[in-house]
Amino acid sequence: MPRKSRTRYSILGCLTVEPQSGYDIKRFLERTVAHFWSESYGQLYPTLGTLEEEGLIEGRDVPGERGQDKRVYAITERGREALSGWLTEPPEPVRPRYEHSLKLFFGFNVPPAVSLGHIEAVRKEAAADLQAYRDAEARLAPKAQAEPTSPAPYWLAVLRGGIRYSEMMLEWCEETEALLTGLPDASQGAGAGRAGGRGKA
Amino acid sequence: MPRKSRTRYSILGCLTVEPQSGYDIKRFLERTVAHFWSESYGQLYPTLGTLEEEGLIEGRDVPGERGQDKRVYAITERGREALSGWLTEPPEPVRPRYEHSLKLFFGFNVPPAVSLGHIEAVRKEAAADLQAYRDAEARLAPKAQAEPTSPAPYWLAVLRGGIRYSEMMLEWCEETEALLTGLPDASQGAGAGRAGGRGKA
DNA sequence: ATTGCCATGTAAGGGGTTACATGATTAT
DNA sequence: ATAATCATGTAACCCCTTACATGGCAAT
Repeated sequence: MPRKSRTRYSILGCLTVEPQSGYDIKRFLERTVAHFWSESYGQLYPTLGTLEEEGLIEGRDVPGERGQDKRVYAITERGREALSGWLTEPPEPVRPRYEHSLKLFFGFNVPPAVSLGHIEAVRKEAAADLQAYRDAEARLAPKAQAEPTSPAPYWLAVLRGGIRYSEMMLEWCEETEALLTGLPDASQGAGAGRAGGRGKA
Repeated sequence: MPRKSRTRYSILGCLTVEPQSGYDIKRFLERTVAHFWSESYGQLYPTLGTLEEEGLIEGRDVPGERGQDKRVYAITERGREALSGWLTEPPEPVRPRYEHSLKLFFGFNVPPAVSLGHIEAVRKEAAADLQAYRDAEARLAPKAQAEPTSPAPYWLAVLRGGIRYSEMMLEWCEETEALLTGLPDASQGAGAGRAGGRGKA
């Protein structure tokens, strides 16, 4: 048994912002929390059906802005209760699998240039993210000050985390590039890489 | 179709350090990369069988230190090639799902004390992690200096990332506690939380 | 005796992604 | 025409976790 689905709650959360269709929810998530959360249609639409059956959300057909119908869902009182319950439970410690870190951990099996190349990609991504986050911060920070009962303070807190994370990654990339640059190629020569191979990180 | 399995490569990577049994690999991962990678027995043992069939590893039965047999696997030349190939490919951008961030993002639906409680837990965890990382750093840093062809420099790079991450989290927790402390309870009262609910983070 | 560690597995089952299918509208 | 966006879904597939099963040895 894998962990319980959290798609239900991400949907409920989105619907506390405003009533939305499945398509709207996907776009909302992509515009706001894409860097730490995402939902696929394959999860989204079936879950919307389940939530409606359970009475946690209510859908109604609304003529779309371009002639096409859309099914817009609103959260119900029971839905709010379910969401509150989940939000109140302590977050389960996620044990993520960072492919990037794993590749670096085993990087001594390939020339240092390989790891350096990957880090350069990470650095560029962090720099781009940071720029985007800073732009968003400029828009969100005033609102968080002016409207303390809106979602804005919470969204700003999450955003500040993204900013700090990106800044930290930029610094770490520079440090690591310095650490790996000039390192001999430990992957060449049979068994050469295993000198002092024991140890504890 | 989900993403391709990376269990194969984490096993191969472990076996470049030294020949190990399935049980050894599990313990090795837990002692070294637990905070960003893990394998369950349910994945580990079947994958060991597959890798051996494919000729990427070779197992042999070894009498255990306490009378019991263990099956110790060593990576083959073809295994090294497969690992190198994977290590060289650019890491796929992982889109992790941070339950903690999502709960904070929707935290305006519950009293601020709830989010503050979660953040306090995160802070404690980060502090404990940081202590453990610093201890490990004290052991690993000299080795990384002294043995540049060993895995140590790479393991130190990863470890430095953990240290920077934990430090960053500690700072972010303090900042966020300041931001959320004293915030009015936006979750009370029907519809009160939806003032100014539009926006872009 | 019983707990704990060493050691190897299997079974079940859900969560989530990817790819496919469909179709309307709008812009180039 | 053709591409892009809006919009809703289904099908396949598998990765991974959890839980269970088994058993030997060591220590209390």
